[in-house]
Amino acid sequence: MNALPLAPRALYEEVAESLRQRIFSRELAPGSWIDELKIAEAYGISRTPLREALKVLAAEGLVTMKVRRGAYVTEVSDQDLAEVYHLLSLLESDAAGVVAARASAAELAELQLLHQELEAAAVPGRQDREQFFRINEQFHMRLLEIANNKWSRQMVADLRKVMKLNRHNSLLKAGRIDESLAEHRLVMAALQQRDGAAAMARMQEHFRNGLEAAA
Amino acid sequence: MNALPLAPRALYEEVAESLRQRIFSRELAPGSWIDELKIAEAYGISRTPLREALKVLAAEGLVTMKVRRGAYVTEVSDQDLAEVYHLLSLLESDAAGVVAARASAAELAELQLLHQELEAAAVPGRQDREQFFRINEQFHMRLLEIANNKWSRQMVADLRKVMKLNRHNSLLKAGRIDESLAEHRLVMAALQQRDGAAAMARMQEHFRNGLEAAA
DNA sequence: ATTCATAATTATTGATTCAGAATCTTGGCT
DNA sequence: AGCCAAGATTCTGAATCAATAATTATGAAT
Repeated sequence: MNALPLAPRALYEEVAESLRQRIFSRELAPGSWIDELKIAEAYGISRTPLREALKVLAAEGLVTMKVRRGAYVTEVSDQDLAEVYHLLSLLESDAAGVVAARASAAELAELQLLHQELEAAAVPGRQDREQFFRINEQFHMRLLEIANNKWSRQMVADLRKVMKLNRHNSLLKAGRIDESLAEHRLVMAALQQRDGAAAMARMQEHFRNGLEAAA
Repeated sequence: MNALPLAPRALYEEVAESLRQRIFSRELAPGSWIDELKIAEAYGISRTPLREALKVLAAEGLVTMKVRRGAYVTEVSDQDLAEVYHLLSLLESDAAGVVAARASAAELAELQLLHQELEAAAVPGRQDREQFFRINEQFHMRLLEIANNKWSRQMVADLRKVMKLNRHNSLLKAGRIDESLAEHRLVMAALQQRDGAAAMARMQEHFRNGLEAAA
């Protein structure tokens, strides 16, 4: 029945990943209660690995555990979203500054390549929104990896997951693609010129606009 | 038998917190394998809640799980410490800027009071290091609370735990108390003057000096 | 008669125990 | 000496038991 005995991941990992997807796709709506019995039944597994998966998601902030009341999909208020954007702006602009100052030529080229893929996915008339968002995510996370602060990288990864919970997620709005791409272009240019201050400023603008589009 | 039925936290939470402390105190050495059987036995609990706690710690990055080989304590290097300081500097200086701009007079007075307690605990000849350390922590966390970003507050709280695991924790060095106090004085003055830029700069200096003292 | 309080029932989470699978170790054989 | 196999150890998952919160039903008082 299972598709991949090739990748020997633990069952709770598989379940956690599956639940993440179902949460992001709104199949499990924010605020809704997660029925352990039903889910376990549906997956054909016992409650033990499911409960472990839920603990992981709780640590990521995707679900909140209430004592003796089980797990609920986290609800993200507008206030929360603003706070998350503020933090992402802070962390990612800092990362941009670090990258501008310390990235190797090869690493910058790697980012440039990702940016070009982003441009390709945004070509008018042939826009692939799904693809755009995927590459966009890759670009941002690769930037964090190059900045080389694993705690920061982990936090940004978690915050980005939380951000995706909000229904007004600006990344889902088709109209934002062109603007977003233009902002990315400015960030990339600043990185190529190794202008740390500019890279930080452009990244902050990128998030400020993103939040406005979400509000 | 249990000490606190007052705080109705889940068992796995209690265990996770206890393990965190034991990891930070080096009782569980970095790189060492965590014997589920032995730990569960020692706590007088079964392995299930322990395993849930380990999953949480794994998500936090404190332990790493190897498939079919159990949990290992993550090694925290000097590099990690530098990264943590960098992040704390970023997050707390940002908070200082926000507080300078938006805190109420009452909130500023509250911080001022904490600062005075800090001064009192650092009086030459009558220095109470333990007390100084405690109030210092209170001041920093209260600042974060006033800045009113719960995600940021949570992250700083976690990072401060990681920072405390360092043997050469600069906050524990007697020689640092006077300098630390002087830096705090500058931060507080900037806050009182509602000078956001200065508050951020002074806070950044505070952390830069702290890292140097630890290295 | 209606409403509120209280008690019993049910449903769900939390925890222990048990069974199965994979890895490492030890001993024997070629 | 090297390799293979059998045993032991340990992780992973499932089933079971216990405790607690939610719900429903019952009864009394206004």
